[in-house]
Amino acid sequence: MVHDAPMPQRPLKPILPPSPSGCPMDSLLRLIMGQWTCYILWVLCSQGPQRFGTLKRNIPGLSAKVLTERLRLLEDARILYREHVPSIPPQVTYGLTDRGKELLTAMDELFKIAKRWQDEDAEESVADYDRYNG
Amino acid sequence: MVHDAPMPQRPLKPILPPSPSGCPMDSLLRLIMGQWTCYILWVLCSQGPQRFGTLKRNIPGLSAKVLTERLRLLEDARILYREHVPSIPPQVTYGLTDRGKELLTAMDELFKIAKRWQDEDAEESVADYDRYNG
DNA sequence: AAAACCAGTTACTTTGAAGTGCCTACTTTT
DNA sequence: AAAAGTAGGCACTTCAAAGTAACTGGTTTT
Repeated sequence: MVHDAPMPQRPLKPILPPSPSGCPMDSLLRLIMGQWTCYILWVLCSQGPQRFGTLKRNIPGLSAKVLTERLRLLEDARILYREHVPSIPPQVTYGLTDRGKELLTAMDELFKIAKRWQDEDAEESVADYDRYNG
Repeated sequence: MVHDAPMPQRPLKPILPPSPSGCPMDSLLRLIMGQWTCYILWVLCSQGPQRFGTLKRNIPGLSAKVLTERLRLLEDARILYREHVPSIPPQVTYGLTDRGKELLTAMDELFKIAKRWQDEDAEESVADYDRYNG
């Protein structure tokens, strides 16, 4: 077993539960597809592990309810770890596991593509504008 | 202009419309996130360009309504092209553009990861079972 | 004394996406 | 004569996901 995260303090659900279609890609997409999910991963990747409240403040508009849901799902999938110190007040830190880092690496390729397309489309819009306005 | 697809026969909407957050990744994810979308792309990638009816038959459970929606979105994003021959009966063929092929290449990395994780998790389940049953 | 912080949970409401069924207009097949 | 195929369009319903608000309990701050 690879120790890239502290031992979980709650029983984790089955990992990447198989989708109706049985396709592993489908399972993964169902997971990262959820609203806010990619943003959460992005913040944890670029700003490092952080506590619940910090994470919530870093993502304006995200409610505690949805944040909790997402964190649970990602923890179940072993993409995030959860480190809970039962002090008063309690202290809970979330961070990317090795899997999480690997996932972000693969998603970075998608990000590069998305950015390049956006730039290309912006140029095309300018060309359209110039063509229209002589 | 790169000619990897026939001229569109209907006005296309703005390409990858900017998301509320303005993040290009968010725009791309909103697009490929929709149910069935990845499956449609996968079928067009592995089986080549095909007509509406064929595509629908190749994806059991997918309704014409949703298929049409997806195809329109993907066409707007220049990921698919649409070739319409106004014969009787009409003949409409869909296929991946260069962008579509590029996207599928990047998504293949995600697919490999998803598959490997699923295999790893299956092994872990077996290990759990053996540990429990001695 | 009251408010804020911590990490959530619970109940209720809203809304947007997906599903379902029926329609087109013309041709070919049975 | 009737059914099926072609590529969808349109209206209606349903349901799960997201949003909203209130609450926890002990501690620190104002």
